[in-house]
Amino acid sequence: MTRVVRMIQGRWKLPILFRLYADPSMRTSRLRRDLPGISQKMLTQHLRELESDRLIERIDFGEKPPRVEYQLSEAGKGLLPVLIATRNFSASHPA
Amino acid sequence: MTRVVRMIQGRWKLPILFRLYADPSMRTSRLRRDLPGISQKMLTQHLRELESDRLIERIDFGEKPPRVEYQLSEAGKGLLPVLIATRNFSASHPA
DNA sequence: CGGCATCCTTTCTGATACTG
DNA sequence: CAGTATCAGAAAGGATGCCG
Repeated sequence: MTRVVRMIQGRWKLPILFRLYADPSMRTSRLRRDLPGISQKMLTQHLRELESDRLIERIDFGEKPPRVEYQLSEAGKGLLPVLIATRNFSASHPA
Repeated sequence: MTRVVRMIQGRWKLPILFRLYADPSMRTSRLRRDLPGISQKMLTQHLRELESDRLIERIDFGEKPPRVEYQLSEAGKGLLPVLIATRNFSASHPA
């Protein structure tokens, strides 16, 4: 359990996963636009960590200019119930 | 959503909630014993934060020596689906 | 027993500049 | 566009000592 906690720990981990849950495949720039306030650094860093935790997959189209997309891996999709439960809780929870 | 993310952010937040989910009411000392590695400081600090976020309730029995118990609040119980989903994911996820 | 205060270290995050 | 590198500040966490 501690392991899962660590995997989703980080200011933007869940928000990123949420975006990839709402949109199956997202380009880096779009991901960034959809996460107001995130810095270039944290976006990349978190994406790298999520990737090495096998929760997301990075697809490099090898184009020029660069085009890279991210999506939930099969393992990552196992988190959907967590994401959904979190969203539900959030929705039923006025500040 | 950001708000919920912040509420469960912290090395021991989810582990604490998990313990209170497994055992409806827990004494401080027991909570501490059940969370190997947690420091006195972080336990208290996280409990305070969870309390001010209304996820748990603190019951002071006003005894001497002190006896204090913590439990999930009604609002906190709304997190059960999240906890359960997290546990399931964790269980289905070998390192 | 449960908790507070302090100090210190580690980790995290953001800003900025630069690259292919 | 996507990413790396570096630096500095902020925040998180741990150790210790003390109290009612």
